[in-house]
Amino acid sequence: MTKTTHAVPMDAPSTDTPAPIRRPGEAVTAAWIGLMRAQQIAIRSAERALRRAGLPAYGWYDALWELEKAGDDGLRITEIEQRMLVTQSNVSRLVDRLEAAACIVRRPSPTDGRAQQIVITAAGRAVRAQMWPVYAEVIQTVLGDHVSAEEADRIAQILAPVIAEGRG
Amino acid sequence: MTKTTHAVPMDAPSTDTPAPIRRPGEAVTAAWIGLMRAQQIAIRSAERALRRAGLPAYGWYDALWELEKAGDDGLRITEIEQRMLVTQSNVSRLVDRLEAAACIVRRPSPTDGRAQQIVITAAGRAVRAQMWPVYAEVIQTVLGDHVSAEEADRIAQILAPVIAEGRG
DNA sequence: GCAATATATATGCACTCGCATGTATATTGT
DNA sequence: ACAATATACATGCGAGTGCATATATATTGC
Repeated sequence: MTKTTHAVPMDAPSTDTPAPIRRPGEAVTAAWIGLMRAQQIAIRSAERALRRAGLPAYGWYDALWELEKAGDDGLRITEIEQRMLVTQSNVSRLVDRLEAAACIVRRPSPTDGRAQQIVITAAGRAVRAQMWPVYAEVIQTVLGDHVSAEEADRIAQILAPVIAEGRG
Repeated sequence: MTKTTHAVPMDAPSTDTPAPIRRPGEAVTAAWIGLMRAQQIAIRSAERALRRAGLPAYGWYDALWELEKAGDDGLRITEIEQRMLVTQSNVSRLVDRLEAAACIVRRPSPTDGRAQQIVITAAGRAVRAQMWPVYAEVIQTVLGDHVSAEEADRIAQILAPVIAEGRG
């Protein structure tokens, strides 16, 4: 699983290979487009459903869920950033909004003067719980109604290494 | 944890069932998360690569490619909207930018006074051609290096009905 | 033929995003 | 101990986004 994808051997007798062009095959391109389109449909549906229900945006759910899983010490901004795949500045501002809504509290880290613990509150848990049915309905309608459990498994499996690498 | 203790039989005498709760299974939820994460990694990689190369954003590629495929009569704003899955107002403004960069021209529709034909220019084709290698490299690095051709096919196949439905 | 309605596109607004950068604290090298 | 550098987080700014709405043209019902 270690990569180093050297399609072209370094010691090839090539005189001067003009930059190895890495071109995806048709299948990969089709999968890419599918990924883009499907996710676009998915996230737009979710955002619209949440908005219509008078609930916060998708990012709130994502963050609150990570914080809920994280336990009593919460997470640092950078940890949220890694888990959500959002830029640091956006996590910073999302946390601002969550704090303004009393969904989280900021505590200074006892071990690192630069860092802080972001901890979910009861109100935060309540908001997430309120969002879930709306969110779940969208997941089922957009994705669940059109793929079998086996297909869903397959997607998750195939995409796992893509995501694992993307984090590195 | 996963059991609903009060399962309501689907075929119960339909008095007035209080909105069936549609909850996605674990596999579907995992696939959803995979979709979200993978696409996030993908699009961010693409945007960053294009920006670093001094090239326009991903949306430009998408639009220019649709217009290139469309031929001499171009596309209407609404047609681009459907193909790209972007809101009408954003297509309108994207077309503004493409026009400012001389990548497209707007022609009044000969058959519909409200509509216009958006037609790609030679400059627009050149920009798309210039973007492709950068874009292709990202597709290959992010997706192609981590999935086989069969897996890529599978993803495209599985997602096709999701997308088809999403458009409807 | 005209009012009512639908469709194609544009725009004001508020909001979020990514990037670049600023500030504070921690770590490392000498 | 102290300068240099790295890390954690915040913020100003320009740009893009969705939504609601405005404007112009088409279509439909009477």
